[in-house]
Amino acid sequence: MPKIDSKVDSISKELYTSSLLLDSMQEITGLELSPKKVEYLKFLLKKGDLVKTTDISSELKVDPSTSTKTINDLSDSGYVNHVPYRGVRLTEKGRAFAEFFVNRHNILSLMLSHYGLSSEEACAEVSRFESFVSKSAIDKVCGAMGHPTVSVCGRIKHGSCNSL
Amino acid sequence: MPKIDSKVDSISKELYTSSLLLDSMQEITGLELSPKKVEYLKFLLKKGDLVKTTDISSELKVDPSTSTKTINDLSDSGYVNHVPYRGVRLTEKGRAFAEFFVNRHNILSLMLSHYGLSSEEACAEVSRFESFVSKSAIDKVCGAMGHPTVSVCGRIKHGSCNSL
DNA sequence: CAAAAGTGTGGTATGATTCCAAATAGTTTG
DNA sequence: CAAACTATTTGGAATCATACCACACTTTTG
Repeated sequence: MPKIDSKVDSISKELYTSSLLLDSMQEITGLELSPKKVEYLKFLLKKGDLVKTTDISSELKVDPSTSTKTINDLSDSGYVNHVPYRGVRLTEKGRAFAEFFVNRHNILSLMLSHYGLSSEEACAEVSRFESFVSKSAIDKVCGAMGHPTVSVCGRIKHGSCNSL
Repeated sequence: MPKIDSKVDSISKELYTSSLLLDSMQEITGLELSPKKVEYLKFLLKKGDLVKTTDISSELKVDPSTSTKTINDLSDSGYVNHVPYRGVRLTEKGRAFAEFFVNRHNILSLMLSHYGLSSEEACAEVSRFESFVSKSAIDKVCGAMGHPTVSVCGRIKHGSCNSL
Protein backbone atom coordinates (compact mmCIF):
# COMPACT_ATOMS: atom_id res chain seq x y z
CA MET A 1 0.00 0.00 0.00
CA PRO A 2 2.24 2.77 -1.17
CA LYS A 3 -0.79 5.04 -1.19
CA ILE A 4 -1.25 4.72 2.56
CA ASP A 5 2.42 4.91 3.30
CA SER A 6 2.78 8.11 1.41
CA LYS A 7 -0.28 9.47 3.19
CA VAL A 8 1.27 8.63 6.56
CA ASP A 9 4.47 10.22 5.41
CA SER A 10 2.76 13.35 4.34
CA ILE A 11 0.88 13.53 7.62
CA SER A 12 4.02 13.15 9.73
CA LYS A 13 5.70 15.68 7.54
CA GLU A 14 2.82 18.06 8.07
CA LEU A 15 2.86 17.54 11.81
CA TYR A 16 6.58 18.01 11.85
CA THR A 17 6.38 21.16 9.81
CA SER A 18 3.57 22.59 11.84
CA SER A 19 5.40 21.97 15.09
CA LEU A 20 8.39 23.71 13.61
CA LEU A 21 6.12 26.54 12.67
CA LEU A 22 4.61 26.60 16.11
CA ASP A 23 8.12 26.77 17.43
CA SER A 24 9.28 29.66 15.33
CA MET A 25 5.93 31.37 14.94
CA GLN A 26 4.91 31.04 18.54
CA GLU A 27 2.72 33.80 19.84
CA ILE A 28 4.73 36.97 19.86
CA THR A 29 3.47 39.32 22.52
CA GLY A 30 6.23 41.78 21.83
CA LEU A 31 7.13 41.97 25.48
CA GLU A 32 9.37 38.96 25.82
CA LEU A 33 12.72 40.64 25.39
CA SER A 34 14.50 43.45 27.20
CA PRO A 35 15.39 46.63 25.31
CA LYS A 36 18.99 45.65 24.74
CA LYS A 37 18.13 42.18 23.52
CA VAL A 38 15.71 43.67 21.04
CA GLU A 39 18.58 45.78 19.72
CA TYR A 40 20.73 42.71 19.37
CA LEU A 41 18.12 40.88 17.33
CA LYS A 42 17.42 43.84 15.11
CA PHE A 43 21.11 44.21 14.42
CA LEU A 44 21.52 40.53 13.68
CA LEU A 45 18.67 40.69 11.21
CA LYS A 46 20.18 43.72 9.53
CA LYS A 47 23.60 42.13 9.22
CA GLY A 48 22.18 38.80 8.16
CA ASP A 49 23.90 35.45 8.29
CA LEU A 50 26.87 34.86 10.52
CA VAL A 51 27.78 37.82 12.73
CA LYS A 52 30.80 38.18 14.98
CA THR A 53 30.16 39.09 18.58
CA THR A 54 32.66 41.89 18.12
CA ASP A 55 30.59 43.37 15.30
CA ILE A 56 27.76 43.49 17.76
CA SER A 57 29.85 45.01 20.51
CA SER A 58 31.17 47.74 18.27
CA GLU A 59 27.75 48.50 16.82
CA LEU A 60 26.07 48.63 20.21
CA LYS A 61 29.07 50.21 21.88
CA VAL A 62 29.52 47.70 24.64
CA ASP A 63 32.48 45.66 25.73
CA PRO A 64 32.96 42.49 23.66
CA SER A 65 32.50 40.46 26.80
CA THR A 66 29.11 42.02 27.25
CA SER A 67 27.92 41.09 23.81
CA THR A 68 29.17 37.54 24.24
CA LYS A 69 27.25 37.20 27.47
CA THR A 70 24.08 38.66 26.03
CA ILE A 71 24.34 36.46 22.99
CA ASN A 72 24.63 33.47 25.27
CA ASP A 73 21.41 34.50 26.97
CA LEU A 74 19.70 34.83 23.61
CA SER A 75 21.10 31.48 22.64
CA ASP A 76 19.76 29.85 25.81
CA SER A 77 16.32 31.21 24.96
CA GLY A 78 16.52 29.94 21.41
CA TYR A 79 16.71 33.20 19.51
CA VAL A 80 20.19 32.65 18.11
CA ASN A 81 22.77 29.96 17.55
CA HIS A 82 26.23 30.80 18.69
CA VAL A 83 29.31 28.90 17.68
CA PRO A 84 32.10 30.22 19.89
CA TYR A 85 34.81 32.05 18.01
CA ARG A 86 32.89 31.69 14.76
CA GLY A 87 29.76 33.73 14.98
CA VAL A 88 26.10 34.17 15.73
CA ARG A 89 23.09 33.43 13.58
CA LEU A 90 19.40 34.02 14.14
CA THR A 91 17.28 30.93 14.58
CA GLU A 92 13.92 30.72 12.81
CA LYS A 93 12.36 31.93 15.98
CA GLY A 94 14.91 34.70 16.34
CA ARG A 95 14.29 35.83 12.79
CA ALA A 96 10.54 35.94 13.31
CA PHE A 97 10.97 38.05 16.40
CA ALA A 98 13.59 40.28 14.81
CA GLU A 99 11.30 40.95 11.88
CA PHE A 100 8.54 41.93 14.23
CA PHE A 101 10.88 44.17 16.17
CA VAL A 102 11.97 46.00 13.03
CA ASN A 103 8.38 46.38 11.92
CA ARG A 104 7.36 47.64 15.29
CA HIS A 105 10.08 50.21 15.22
CA ASN A 106 9.10 51.36 11.76
CA ILE A 107 5.39 51.52 12.44
CA LEU A 108 5.83 53.48 15.63
CA SER A 109 8.28 55.85 13.96
CA LEU A 110 5.88 56.43 11.13
CA MET A 111 3.09 57.05 13.59
CA LEU A 112 5.07 59.66 15.52
CA SER A 113 6.20 61.32 12.33
CA HIS A 114 2.53 62.02 11.66
CA TYR A 115 2.51 64.22 14.74
CA GLY A 116 5.24 66.57 13.65
CA LEU A 117 8.34 64.73 14.76
CA SER A 118 11.13 64.58 12.19
CA SER A 119 12.32 61.19 11.03
CA GLU A 120 15.30 61.41 13.33
CA GLU A 121 13.26 62.53 16.29
CA ALA A 122 10.64 59.87 15.74
CA CYS A 123 13.24 57.18 15.32
CA ALA A 124 15.19 58.21 18.41
CA GLU A 125 12.05 58.55 20.46
CA VAL A 126 10.74 55.16 19.44
CA SER A 127 14.06 53.52 20.15
CA ARG A 128 13.59 54.43 23.76
CA PHE A 129 10.21 52.80 24.28
CA GLU A 130 9.52 50.36 21.46
CA SER A 131 10.32 47.27 23.47
CA PHE A 132 7.39 48.00 25.75
CA VAL A 133 4.78 48.12 23.03
CA SER A 134 2.79 44.94 22.48
CA LYS A 135 2.28 43.22 19.18
CA SER A 136 -1.46 43.52 19.54
CA ALA A 137 -1.17 47.29 19.76
CA ILE A 138 1.18 47.36 16.80
CA ASP A 139 -1.22 45.27 14.75
CA LYS A 140 -3.99 47.74 15.44
CA VAL A 141 -1.90 50.78 14.68
CA CYS A 142 -0.62 49.12 11.53
CA GLY A 143 -4.16 48.34 10.41
CA ALA A 144 -5.42 51.82 11.19
CA MET A 145 -2.63 53.29 9.09
CA GLY A 146 -3.60 51.05 6.18
CA HIS A 147 -0.65 48.70 6.44
CA PRO A 148 1.92 51.12 5.09
CA THR A 149 4.95 49.62 3.42
CA VAL A 150 7.33 52.51 3.86
CA SER A 151 8.21 54.27 7.08
CA VAL A 152 10.56 57.07 7.93
CA CYS A 153 13.33 54.69 8.78
CA GLY A 154 12.84 51.67 6.60
CA ARG A 155 10.49 49.41 4.74
CA ILE A 156 7.68 47.61 6.51
CA LYS A 157 7.01 43.98 5.65
CA HIS A 158 3.65 42.47 6.33
CA GLY A 159 2.73 38.91 6.98
CA SER A 160 2.94 38.85 10.74
CA CYS A 161 0.33 41.53 11.19
CA ASN A 162 -2.85 40.03 12.58
CA SER A 163 -5.25 42.78 11.72
CA LEU A 164 -7.60 43.69 8.91
CA MET B 1 17.25 106.57 49.83
CA PRO B 2 14.17 104.45 50.24
CA LYS B 3 13.80 104.39 46.48
CA ILE B 4 17.06 102.48 46.05
CA ASP B 5 16.41 100.20 48.97
CA SER B 6 13.06 99.20 47.62
CA LYS B 7 14.58 98.65 44.21
CA VAL B 8 17.21 96.36 45.74
CA ASP B 9 14.48 94.57 47.62
CA SER B 10 12.42 94.07 44.55
CA ILE B 11 15.44 92.78 42.67
CA SER B 12 16.33 90.26 45.37
CA LYS B 13 12.71 89.26 45.53
CA GLU B 14 12.68 88.76 41.79
CA LEU B 15 15.86 86.74 41.87
CA TYR B 16 14.54 84.71 44.74
CA THR B 17 11.26 84.08 43.03
CA SER B 18 12.88 83.21 39.75
CA SER B 19 15.25 80.77 41.40
CA LEU B 20 12.27 79.18 43.11
CA LEU B 21 10.61 78.96 39.75
CA LEU B 22 13.72 77.55 38.21
CA ASP B 23 13.69 74.99 40.96
CA SER B 24 10.15 73.81 40.49
CA MET B 25 9.81 74.57 36.81
CA GLN B 26 13.20 73.26 35.84
CA GLU B 27 13.45 71.76 32.40
CA ILE B 28 11.39 68.63 32.33
CA THR B 29 12.78 66.20 29.80
CA GLY B 30 10.32 63.53 30.83
CA LEU B 31 13.06 60.98 31.21
CA GLU B 32 14.30 61.77 34.66
CA LEU B 33 12.30 59.19 36.58
CA SER B 34 12.00 55.42 36.40
CA PRO B 35 8.65 53.84 35.56
CA LYS B 36 7.79 53.05 39.14
CA LYS B 37 8.68 56.47 40.41
CA VAL B 38 6.46 57.99 37.78
CA GLU B 39 3.62 55.85 39.13
CA TYR B 40 4.32 57.07 42.62
CA LEU B 41 4.14 60.71 41.61
CA LYS B 42 0.97 60.23 39.59
CA PHE B 43 -0.67 58.54 42.53
CA LEU B 44 0.44 61.24 44.94
CA LEU B 45 -1.04 63.86 42.65
CA LYS B 46 -4.31 61.97 42.41
CA LYS B 47 -4.59 61.52 46.15
CA GLY B 48 -3.49 65.07 46.87
CA ASP B 49 -2.15 66.42 50.12
CA LEU B 50 -0.70 64.13 52.74
CA VAL B 51 -0.53 60.50 51.72
CA LYS B 52 0.46 57.54 53.86
CA THR B 53 3.18 55.26 52.55
CA THR B 54 0.80 52.38 53.14
CA ASP B 55 -1.78 53.93 50.86
CA ILE B 56 0.89 53.91 48.22
CA SER B 57 1.93 50.35 48.92
CA SER B 58 -1.61 49.07 48.71
CA GLU B 59 -2.36 51.02 45.56
CA LEU B 60 0.80 49.93 43.83
CA LYS B 61 0.72 46.47 45.33
CA VAL B 62 4.15 46.46 46.86
CA ASP B 63 5.35 45.80 50.35
CA PRO B 64 5.07 48.83 52.65
CA SER B 65 8.81 48.74 53.10
CA THR B 66 9.22 49.11 49.37
CA SER B 67 7.09 52.21 49.18
CA THR B 68 8.93 53.74 52.10
CA LYS B 69 12.26 53.18 50.40
CA THR B 70 11.08 54.53 47.08
CA ILE B 71 9.56 57.56 48.75
CA ASN B 72 12.87 58.21 50.42
CA ASP B 73 14.55 58.19 47.04
CA LEU B 74 11.98 60.63 45.71
CA SER B 75 12.49 62.74 48.78
CA ASP B 76 16.25 62.78 48.30
CA SER B 77 15.71 64.03 44.76
CA GLY B 78 13.32 66.73 45.90
CA TYR B 79 10.08 65.44 44.44
CA VAL B 80 8.34 64.86 47.75
CA ASN B 81 8.56 65.70 51.41
CA HIS B 82 8.28 62.81 53.76
CA VAL B 83 7.66 63.11 57.46
CA PRO B 84 8.24 59.63 58.86
CA TYR B 85 5.14 58.01 60.28
CA ARG B 86 3.02 60.96 59.16
CA GLY B 87 2.91 61.05 55.41
CA VAL B 88 4.19 62.17 52.07
CA ARG B 89 3.47 65.32 50.12
CA LEU B 90 4.54 66.46 46.66
CA THR B 91 6.93 69.38 46.54
CA GLU B 92 6.35 72.13 43.99
CA LYS B 93 8.78 70.37 41.76
CA GLY B 94 7.11 67.04 42.36
CA ARG B 95 3.74 68.49 41.52
CA ALA B 96 5.02 70.00 38.27
CA PHE B 97 6.46 66.67 37.24
CA ALA B 98 3.41 64.72 38.33
CA GLU B 99 1.17 66.97 36.30
CA PHE B 100 3.32 66.41 33.27
CA PHE B 101 3.28 62.67 33.85
CA VAL B 102 -0.49 62.58 34.01
CA ASN B 103 -0.75 64.70 30.89
CA ARG B 104 1.71 62.52 29.07
CA HIS B 105 -0.27 59.46 29.96
CA ASN B 106 -3.48 61.02 28.79
CA ILE B 107 -2.11 62.37 25.55
CA LEU B 108 -0.50 59.08 24.62
CA SER B 109 -3.64 57.17 25.50
CA LEU B 110 -5.73 59.49 23.39
CA MET B 111 -3.29 59.09 20.53
CA LEU B 112 -3.43 55.30 20.64
CA SER B 113 -7.18 55.34 20.91
CA HIS B 114 -7.20 57.02 17.52
CA TYR B 115 -5.70 53.86 16.08
CA GLY B 116 -8.42 51.52 17.19
CA LEU B 117 -7.35 50.65 20.69
CA SER B 118 -10.09 50.78 23.29
CA SER B 119 -9.71 53.12 26.22
CA GLU B 120 -8.61 50.28 28.42
CA GLU B 121 -6.18 48.91 25.89
CA ALA B 122 -4.71 52.30 25.18
CA CYS B 123 -4.37 53.10 28.83
CA ALA B 124 -2.76 49.77 29.68
CA GLU B 125 -0.44 49.96 26.72
CA VAL B 126 0.68 53.46 27.52
CA SER B 127 1.28 52.57 31.15
CA ARG B 128 3.98 50.23 29.98
CA PHE B 129 6.02 52.71 28.01
CA GLU B 130 5.03 56.24 28.95
CA SER B 131 8.02 56.88 31.14
CA PHE B 132 10.30 56.59 28.12
CA VAL B 133 8.59 59.26 26.07
CA SER B 134 10.17 62.70 26.19
CA LYS B 135 8.36 65.92 26.95
CA SER B 136 9.42 67.36 23.63
CA ALA B 137 7.69 64.51 21.81
CA ILE B 138 4.61 64.92 23.95
CA ASP B 139 4.50 68.62 23.23
CA LYS B 140 4.55 67.92 19.52
CA VAL B 141 1.90 65.24 19.68
CA CYS B 142 -0.23 67.45 21.87
CA GLY B 143 0.07 70.32 19.44
CA ALA B 144 -0.67 68.14 16.43
CA MET B 145 -3.84 66.90 18.13
CA GLY B 146 -4.93 70.49 18.73
CA HIS B 147 -4.28 70.52 22.46
CA PRO B 148 -7.22 68.34 23.40
CA THR B 149 -8.62 68.77 26.87
CA VAL B 150 -10.24 65.40 27.27
CA SER B 151 -8.63 62.02 26.83
CA VAL B 152 -9.87 58.49 27.20
CA CYS B 153 -8.66 58.30 30.75
CA GLY B 154 -8.89 61.78 32.14
CA ARG B 155 -8.76 65.48 31.53
CA ILE B 156 -5.71 67.14 30.04
CA LYS B 157 -4.49 70.39 31.52
CA HIS B 158 -2.36 72.70 29.48
CA GLY B 159 0.16 75.24 30.59
CA SER B 160 3.28 73.14 30.51
CA CYS B 161 2.96 72.34 26.84
CA ASN B 162 5.66 74.17 24.88
CA SER B 163 4.16 73.94 21.43
CA LEU B 164 1.93 75.97 19.19
C1' DC C 1 54.82 27.91 14.78
C1' DA C 2 55.11 32.07 17.57
C1' DA C 3 53.25 36.54 18.09
C1' DA C 4 49.18 39.29 17.40
C1' DA C 5 44.44 39.81 17.15
C1' DG C 6 40.01 38.25 18.25
C1' DT C 7 36.76 36.08 21.45
C1' DG C 8 35.07 33.91 25.76
C1' DT C 9 34.98 33.23 31.01
C1' DG C 10 34.91 34.53 35.79
C1' DG C 11 34.43 37.91 38.83
C1' DT C 12 32.43 41.97 40.22
C1' DA C 13 29.62 46.32 40.05
C1' DT C 14 25.50 49.35 39.58
C1' DG C 15 20.72 50.67 39.57
C1' DA C 16 15.97 49.58 39.97
C1' DT C 17 13.04 46.93 42.23
C1' DT C 18 11.53 43.68 45.52
C1' DC C 19 10.53 41.12 50.05
C1' DC C 20 11.31 39.55 54.82
C1' DA C 21 12.36 40.15 59.61
C1' DA C 22 13.14 43.13 63.16
C1' DA C 23 12.91 47.62 65.28
C1' DT C 24 10.52 51.72 66.24
C1' DA C 25 6.60 55.04 66.45
C1' DG C 26 1.83 56.03 66.95
C1' DT C 27 -2.77 54.82 68.55
C1' DT C 28 -6.19 52.57 71.23
C1' DT C 29 -8.08 50.74 75.22
C1' DG C 30 -8.65 48.90 79.74
C1' DC D 1 -1.21 56.19 81.37
C1' DA D 2 0.74 51.85 80.17
C1' DA D 3 0.14 47.61 77.80
C1' DA D 4 -1.31 45.92 73.47
C1' DC D 5 -2.09 46.56 68.97
C1' DT D 6 -1.26 48.60 64.53
C1' DA D 7 1.35 51.32 61.34
C1' DT D 8 5.67 52.46 59.53
C1' DT D 9 10.59 52.36 58.92
C1' DT D 10 15.19 50.10 58.82
C1' DG D 11 18.50 46.66 57.67
C1' DG D 12 19.61 42.94 55.07
C1' DA D 13 19.47 40.40 51.14
C1' DA D 14 17.71 38.84 46.59
C1' DT D 15 16.69 39.34 41.52
C1' DC D 16 17.24 41.07 36.86
C1' DA D 17 19.39 43.72 33.29
C1' DT D 18 23.29 45.69 32.18
C1' DA D 19 28.12 46.63 32.21
C1' DC D 20 33.36 46.43 32.66
C1' DC D 21 37.92 44.47 33.69
C1' DA D 22 41.42 41.00 33.83
C1' DC D 23 42.60 36.87 32.33
C1' DA D 24 42.31 32.70 29.42
C1' DC D 25 41.64 30.53 25.28
C1' DT D 26 41.30 30.42 19.84
C1' DT D 27 42.20 31.72 15.50
C1' DT D 28 44.81 34.15 12.28
C1' DT D 29 48.99 35.95 10.44
C1' DG D 30 53.70 36.71 9.33
